[in-house]
Amino acid sequence: MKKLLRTKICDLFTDESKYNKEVNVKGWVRTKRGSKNVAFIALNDGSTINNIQIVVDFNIIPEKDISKVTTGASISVNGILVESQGSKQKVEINASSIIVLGEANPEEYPLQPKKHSLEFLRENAHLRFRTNTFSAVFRIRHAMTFAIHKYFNDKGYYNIHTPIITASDAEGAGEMFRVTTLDLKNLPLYDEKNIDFSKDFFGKETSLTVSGQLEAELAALALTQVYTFGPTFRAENSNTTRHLAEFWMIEPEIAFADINDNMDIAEDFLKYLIKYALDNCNDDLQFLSKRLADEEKNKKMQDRAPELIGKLKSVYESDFERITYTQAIEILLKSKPNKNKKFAFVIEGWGADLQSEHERYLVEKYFKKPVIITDYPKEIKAFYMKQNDDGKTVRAMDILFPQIGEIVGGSQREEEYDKLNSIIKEQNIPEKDIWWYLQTRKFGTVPHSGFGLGFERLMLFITGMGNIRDVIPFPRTPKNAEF
RNA sequence: UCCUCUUUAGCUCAGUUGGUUAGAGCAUCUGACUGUUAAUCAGAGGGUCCUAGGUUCGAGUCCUAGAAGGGGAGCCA
Repeated sequence: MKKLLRTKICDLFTDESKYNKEVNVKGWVRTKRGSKNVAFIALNDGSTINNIQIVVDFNIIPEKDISKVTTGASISVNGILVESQGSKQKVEINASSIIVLGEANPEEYPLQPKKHSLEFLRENAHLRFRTNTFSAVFRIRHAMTFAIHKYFNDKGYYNIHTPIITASDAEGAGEMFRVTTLDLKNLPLYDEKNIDFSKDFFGKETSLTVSGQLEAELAALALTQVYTFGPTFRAENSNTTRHLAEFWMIEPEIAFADINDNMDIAEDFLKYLIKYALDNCNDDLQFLSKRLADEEKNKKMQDRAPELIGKLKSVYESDFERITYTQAIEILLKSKPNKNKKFAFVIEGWGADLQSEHERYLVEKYFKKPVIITDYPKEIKAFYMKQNDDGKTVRAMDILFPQIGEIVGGSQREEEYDKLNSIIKEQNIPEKDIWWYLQTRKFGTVPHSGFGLGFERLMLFITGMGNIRDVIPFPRTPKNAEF
């Protein structure tokens, strides 16, 4: 076989200088169709959702030479890139030689040239990259990762790597995974019941992080604009389409910013990411949009998800509705489902926690666009949030998206030492865990704000996928750490 | 963790009131076909009916327990 530099399949469709020239492509066979004199191979290398069609003339390459070219096999092809005679593709390759790099026994290869259920592919996560749906999702995932760093870099933020192993559970964001090198079959005991963690690797009890926020605040109170983008771990026994035990979170933290600046930044950031996807992932979004529409056909009209690209555009073009918690309660109290007791949790009055059915009503029925809710009762929010002068509410903000629910949670942080200190005492947070955080309020404190964006929740929204396990390559959920 | 549904061929599913040899479509294999594109046509092979007990002359089907998975809820991002 003549040695040629490999051309990416995506370039075959766009680089006109390759037309009528000899090229080499390498990739994985999606399907092969044959008749007496000619065979067609659909080949994909992951560089684009589109396959290149390889035309095999049996007068040039005998049929028996491509008997091992089956679905899933990897091959290298030399041939002339020509205008296609078929109508479904612009160009194709007239093969002059084909080498099978890796066979895939069709009796054993799990992926068939047909539609598979997402559940089946989840159990075959090692191979699902090779499907149209998942290659599209993971190309978009990369694009979003890059866009996040680009957005912050262009705006002068610094990326901070906050620790993954932490000795503080002060954030209280959920159950934590223990990190230890102690022998679990022979634990050193402090007394009859308590384990002596001074014998452990770090000399104290440690866990995987549930949030980089507290550390990001320390950095923001010197570098002004910072963000984290890293793995986060929650040991909650959550079995939903929106929760993972291991997920990726983006947490910007901005000094000299109040709750309104915080909302402006979050809204601008989300819209930038949506626009980036629309501008840079068009082929993949088109595919996912079509896939979603096919899936939704079987559902009742009122249960159908909106068309993907139209939904992205409409959110990009809308101004997010900004209301306070108190206004949200007023709207819900007057709402039909609340009066008719259609809600599982009927809102009785101020102070109630908003359930997802309430959030969905506000976003999908009442405003029909993203909603930012601010100024929640302090009892239902975290200790570090800035207290309002009314003594009842804190400067929290949750951004609610259609279908997804809460995609962003954030707040202005309490920067006054005395107020923060007293709430820490109230909530019995140990001084030894939090002294360093408190000290930043003692020395050169400033108003500051930040928020957390769940990366996989953003991915759900952008791709229109229904289950968070399908937007991360290898999901970690209760009872599942396969691969 | 709670509620609910599901588990039958490689995949997606049907299987009547408990009854004799377990069904379809797709995939795979074989053959046919002058450029196909979810190719088409003809034929063939393919089963631990999730697991363990139980009821019964007889269980894919009924009962009990468990496991895995889906959807919803809570918790949250």
